[in-house]
Amino acid sequence: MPAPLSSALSPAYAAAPRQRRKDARPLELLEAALALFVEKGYASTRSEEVARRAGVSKGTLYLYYPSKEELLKAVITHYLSSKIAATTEALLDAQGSMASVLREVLVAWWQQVYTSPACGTFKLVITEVRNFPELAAFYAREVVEPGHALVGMLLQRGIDSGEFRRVDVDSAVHSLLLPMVMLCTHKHSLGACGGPGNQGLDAMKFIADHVDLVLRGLVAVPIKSRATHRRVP
Amino acid sequence: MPAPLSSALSPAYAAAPRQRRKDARPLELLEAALALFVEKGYASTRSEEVARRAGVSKGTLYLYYPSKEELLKAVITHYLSSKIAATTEALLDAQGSMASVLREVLVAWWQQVYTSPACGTFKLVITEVRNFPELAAFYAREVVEPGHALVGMLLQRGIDSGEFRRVDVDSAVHSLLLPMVMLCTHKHSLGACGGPGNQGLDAMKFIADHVDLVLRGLVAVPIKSRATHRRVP
DNA sequence: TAATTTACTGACCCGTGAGTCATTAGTCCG
DNA sequence: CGGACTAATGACTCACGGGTCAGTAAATTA
Repeated sequence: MPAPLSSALSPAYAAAPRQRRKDARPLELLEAALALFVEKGYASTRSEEVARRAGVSKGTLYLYYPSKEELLKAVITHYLSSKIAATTEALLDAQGSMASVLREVLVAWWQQVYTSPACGTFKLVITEVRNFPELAAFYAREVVEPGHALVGMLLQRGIDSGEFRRVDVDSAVHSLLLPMVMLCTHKHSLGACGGPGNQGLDAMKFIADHVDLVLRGLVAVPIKSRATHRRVP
Repeated sequence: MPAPLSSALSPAYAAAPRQRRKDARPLELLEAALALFVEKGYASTRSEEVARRAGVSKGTLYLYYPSKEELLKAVITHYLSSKIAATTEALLDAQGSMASVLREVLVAWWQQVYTSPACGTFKLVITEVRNFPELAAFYAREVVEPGHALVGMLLQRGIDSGEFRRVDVDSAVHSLLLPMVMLCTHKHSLGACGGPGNQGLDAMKFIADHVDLVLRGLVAVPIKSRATHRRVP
């Protein structure tokens, strides 16, 4: 396998032209498309740009994806599916109180998502979902509902055991998750516009702080003095 | 390909053609442009569509705004300015503990924003800010920084007085506000795609629940039983 | 090396939409 | 009523970009 002289700089595989790499193309095109769709939006991105960034010509792009719209769908399903797969198994080995499970799992999962390319799919889905209704069904079924149900279930367990106050579970789930989604979205909108006050926040720290803050609002007894668990009838 | 649903229904000033209404046009064009830009995105919206929705022809649109880009800027500055003006005075008459001030002001302000047309500007700014860098500066200076500073100041006061724990103020501000912004964004993306589980949440209730939850996480001493649920099953 | 296959290219086609402008018609006097 | 003024129109232009395909060259086989 001939090592492609990686220009290694962020985008553009560039360098060697007319290389034949049939199996690497699809993924490279998806990467290029994700980056550009997230940055400029689907409609403002020229298919030629996607091709150039992936190091091929426009004709090659249409060799692998039949249309720009199919390319968009492929981008979203690819990057979401990879995250979905990784999510379910993240929950298998968690043990302990609901607060500690939630803290461990949510912080680790979101910190990982935030730093991955898939992070951009949130902005992409938000901006394009109304123009491509099939996306709405897919995203709701594969991402929103499973994620909401999972966190909701953990919260409900904590409530049933008396660890958490009897809050509205749906509201609490949103209180936990919406800032995370917003953070990922922000990373690719205002946060990407070099300027003062735009990207001043440390995302990793915020994720940890936020989960902690909300959990403190949820527990029935202030965390400091939680040596013994008081059961609620 | 997305079939435009009856354009004659909700919007469309329609009716009398060729009426001369020089002073009503600019605002009506802004309203039409906001609705369409938020729904379909700036690039996917045809300037002719904006004109039709405002009940005029394309030529008339260009009589009042020199270009599509200027129209976008006018939309954003108009709808944000109106909210900015209303914001500062909302704080003048608030009194009491920081928790109660924050609860009153944040809940009232966000509930009002959520139900107003200006709500859509969040999605619009998020999606377009990278394509129009001047927007970034304007939005950061006029919206993000004042809002953040305001809430941050109130939190800091609460910390100094001992009412709140010594949390990281920046993180806490984001914990309070990011879900609100996300909620407004959601209203115009997934929330607008008729489907199960997409718009199941009651926004008014969530805003109140969320502020309450975060404030409970902030206070140094747990809040005594406050009947938060005024829900009738 | 020559013949064959096929990944890849980029000039080209053509529908679309931003922006223009000569024309039309409301409105306001005199 | 008639003339002047100007808000409003929509047919038109033209640059742009999605999608195509005849041709090119890298690999592969003989």
